[in-house]
Amino acid sequence: MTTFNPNDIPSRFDFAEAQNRIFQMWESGGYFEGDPESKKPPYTVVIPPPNVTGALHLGHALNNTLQDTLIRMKRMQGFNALWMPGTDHAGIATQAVVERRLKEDEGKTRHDLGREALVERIWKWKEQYETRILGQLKQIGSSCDWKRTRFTLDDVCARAVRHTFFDLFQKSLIYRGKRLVNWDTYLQTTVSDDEVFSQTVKGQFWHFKYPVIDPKPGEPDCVIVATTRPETMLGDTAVAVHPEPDKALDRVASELREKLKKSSDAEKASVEAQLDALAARRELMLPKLEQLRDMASDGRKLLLPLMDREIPLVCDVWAKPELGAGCVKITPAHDPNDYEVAKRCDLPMINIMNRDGTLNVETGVYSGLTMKQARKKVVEDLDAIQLLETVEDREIELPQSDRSKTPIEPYLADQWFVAMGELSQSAIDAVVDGEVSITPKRYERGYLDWLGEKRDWPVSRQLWWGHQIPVWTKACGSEGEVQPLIDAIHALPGFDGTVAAVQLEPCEETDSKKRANLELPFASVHVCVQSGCEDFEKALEELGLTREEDVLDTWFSSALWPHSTLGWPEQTPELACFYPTSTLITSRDIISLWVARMVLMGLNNCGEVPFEKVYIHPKIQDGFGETMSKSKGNGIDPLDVIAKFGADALRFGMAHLCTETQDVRLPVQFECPHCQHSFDQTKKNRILPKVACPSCKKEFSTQWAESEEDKSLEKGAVTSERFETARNFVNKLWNASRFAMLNLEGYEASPISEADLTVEDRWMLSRLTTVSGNVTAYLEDFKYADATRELYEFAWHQFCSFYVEMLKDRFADESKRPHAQRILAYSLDCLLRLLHPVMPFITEEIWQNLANLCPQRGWGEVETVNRCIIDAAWPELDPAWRDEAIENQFALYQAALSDLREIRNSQNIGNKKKVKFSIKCTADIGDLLRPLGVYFSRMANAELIELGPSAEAPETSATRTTAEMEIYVDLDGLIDIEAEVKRLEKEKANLEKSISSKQRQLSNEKFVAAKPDLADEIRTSLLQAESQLSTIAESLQKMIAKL
RNA sequence: GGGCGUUUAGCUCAGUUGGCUAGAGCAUCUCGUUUACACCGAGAGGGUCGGGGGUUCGAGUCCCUCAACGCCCA
Repeated sequence: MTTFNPNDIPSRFDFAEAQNRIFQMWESGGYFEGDPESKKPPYTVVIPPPNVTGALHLGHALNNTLQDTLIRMKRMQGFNALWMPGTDHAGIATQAVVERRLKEDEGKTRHDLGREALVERIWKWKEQYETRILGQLKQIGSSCDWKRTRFTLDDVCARAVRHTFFDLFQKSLIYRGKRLVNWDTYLQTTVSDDEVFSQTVKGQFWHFKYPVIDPKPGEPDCVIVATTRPETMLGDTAVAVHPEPDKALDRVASELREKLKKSSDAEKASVEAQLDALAARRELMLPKLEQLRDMASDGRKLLLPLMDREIPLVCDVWAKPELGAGCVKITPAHDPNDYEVAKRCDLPMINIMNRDGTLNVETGVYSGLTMKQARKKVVEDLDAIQLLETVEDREIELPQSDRSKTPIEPYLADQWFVAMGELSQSAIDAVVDGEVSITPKRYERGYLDWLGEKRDWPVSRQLWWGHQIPVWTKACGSEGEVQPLIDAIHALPGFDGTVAAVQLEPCEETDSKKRANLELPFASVHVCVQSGCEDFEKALEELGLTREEDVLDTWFSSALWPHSTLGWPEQTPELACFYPTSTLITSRDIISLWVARMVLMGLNNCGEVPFEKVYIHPKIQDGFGETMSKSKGNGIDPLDVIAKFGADALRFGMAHLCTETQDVRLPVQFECPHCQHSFDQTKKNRILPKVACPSCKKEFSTQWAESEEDKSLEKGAVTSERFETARNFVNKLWNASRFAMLNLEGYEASPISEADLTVEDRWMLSRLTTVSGNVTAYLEDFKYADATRELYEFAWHQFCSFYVEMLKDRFADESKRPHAQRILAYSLDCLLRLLHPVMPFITEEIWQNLANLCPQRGWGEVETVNRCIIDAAWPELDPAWRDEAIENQFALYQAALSDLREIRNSQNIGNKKKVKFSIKCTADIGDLLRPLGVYFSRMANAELIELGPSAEAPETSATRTTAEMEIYVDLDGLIDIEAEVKRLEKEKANLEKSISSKQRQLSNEKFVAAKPDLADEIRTSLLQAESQLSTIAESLQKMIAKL
């Protein structure tokens, strides 16, 4: 082993070299590992598992920095800390990326490949990206227990998923039902809401007449409905009218009047015209609308043309009296709004579409036509029987599939649901009762509102990548088939309630003729099978049952994450020790999708909430206030930031911007790879494949580079200069430590008696006590920005700028040196510990270097320090060391010093020129300042000549005042009178402003009566200000005389 | 449409229960290489706290209202 020589320490921290080395040391040393057998109290955090779709972005960097900071502090505080890592299979997102790749690279669809081969491909993709993601997390410094890394689709998680599904199925909390989905008729699959985009196209609005059956005298013989999709009329099951047309019209009118008040002159005419039209319409239509409403209440029926089906006239608020004829046709199986109406009014839902988008047998003669063909024919046929009223041109919103670019059809499909009633309530109670707390508290509301709706959770997804639903189904054509089948299942070898559960789903269509027509079964028998019963599954298949093809919503497995990762349903030591976990740190967009579901699943499966605290951190936007994303080109790769600034700077920067607001802005820059010049990203240049550097004019490529030519250019990094502050801070800490180590030669550990502590030592101890207390409290409360601000201010402007500077004089004095060394080592040690959770790498590096010189530290008691800072004890200083009197004493010194420096600057006196000065103050204050007087020389190259009540201003001097002191700098032969006059005048003006404001307050009788203590304080400070003013006025007069 | 949030210096943000001349970092300007650090040191300039109204002795802070921007849910 080579001997450590502080002189070899470079003046910059080589983070690139150190990070990997240090991380490996931690990992191989087992420092990240949680021990289920430990006697220490547990502290657990589960990572929000990143999706395996791609690389991590800055939001992940923020999220994981915050978790790591917390877990590192807890580890140092003596907890048995476990940070559980892993990744999410992210069903739709991942399958979509792989499918897109397949299409682009090989021109194939998933159907060309088949289920097994596609899933295999996705696994390969997952392996590749998971490695990359975990690598990124490690680069950030994440101290996860990596040996425990889980994946939401691995065997352990799969068992938990299956167990949960089985449990819910058995409790009848899982059931199969119908739901409208977005159907892509080209790909023959459902697509999620966020994969649907709307396009405005030119279309027509057709008005049809539906005859009324047996109208009473005075009633119309038909009603008029309008639609943009005539062919859907084949599936109509009702026509709706508004239950309170007058009130509805009133509301529309009052909304228009409100709008009129607010609208500009230009808009007024149009709004007024609308109001007039509405009034006219009311006059003309209201009686008719009310009549229709009465007819509906009276149970009048209509005859659906072409289909000759009787359909009811119903009352529902979905009908808009202000539009068209005021009636709306209801097609429950093919329109989301109509679907809601059907549920409210208990209407039948008729599916008229085959999976390929053609019309099914329900539509009779139209069966087999495409939607487009059917539209033409329906319109022609209605026209032929004089039921087509009018046609108008109109722009319509057409939903399209983002994947196939073909129109989306709303389609009623079989879906599995989780019944949310009881489950939601348990999760509501957990937060209301305070078992789970959400910080910031404002996010509770969204959580509670969402759960309060208690909408059943549709969990099936028509995908191949995910947990396949463990249900085997057989459709029974007749009633007679059902019981024998159930009996046969019960008679299967190994059947009992722990292995399989049976549910019977009767067909919604009760008319046996229609069922036969539509090839619908009488009922479906569903069997849910536990994991590990492959023989039983086979037996079911032999009975003719087939396995459900759909997979589960990816959030189903995510909801189990806090306990599935710990081995549930096995009662593992890990589960016993680390569940419930302590804190969850995540971002607000998945509070309902993920957080709420974890709470209810945790309660259902384990009987305990999954975590005590939830912290919701801000979201990062770019300089334009837009969300960062790869598709916009404004996304920052954390690795680019780490490469340029180092992981510690990334982390410090992240924590530093983590305030209580919900968004933070981070302006984004390109960095030229040729000359390292940084310049702002704009909305224009961020989408270019190559960009020219404005400084060196050379071009570099971006993430958009596709052509060979562009790709051959060097790639420019995308970062943010907002990390510079943090990088500079890292450098400052490095060099302060370097200075310390350069001065620790001959260090010997031994206790210092309290009496030997100097004023500045006491000050440093007091500050350390305050700062460590504050930082601890801030981090416990998730106030990361406050914690880092406090550390930054303390380390830079107190520790470095004052304490270390003062120690320089003491190092120069052999007799004071050993004492100074011990106290410096001690305070640096303490500072490093406080910074470690946020800046783990540099603090570890300095810690180990420092250990070479002073392995034993402490000023009162001496102890040998741990080998690594990662498991060193968190500073807990005796609050008795907090000394306000000493801090005030120091403040006096700092005030005098800054006046001296200001005089030097305003008088333009070079640093090398020594000045002499005096301070006039009370004897008490003089006594306080005296011990620090010697440091004016080092800090301002100024010699204190006189201190106390008898100090006088020299003939030619600059004067400054503070509340407690008057400071005179002897400027014989140096003075710039004009500058001094200017400065004094300004000072005078400031004081006058301050005095008059104080006088105003004191002359306010109500104020003095209400706040006597505060008034006293102001009175005192007024006296001081007046005295300052007279001193300044006097000096000013003297100066003016010299002009 | 409903909910949440933001608006303070050129930029990014602090500002606790209302109280003395509203703070920081970056940027700008001036001066400076002094036994760690130019990724440094010292100092300066820069704000009618989004607009309007109210409560109060007193409002960046509390209430109402308007506006702009952002996010989530429908």
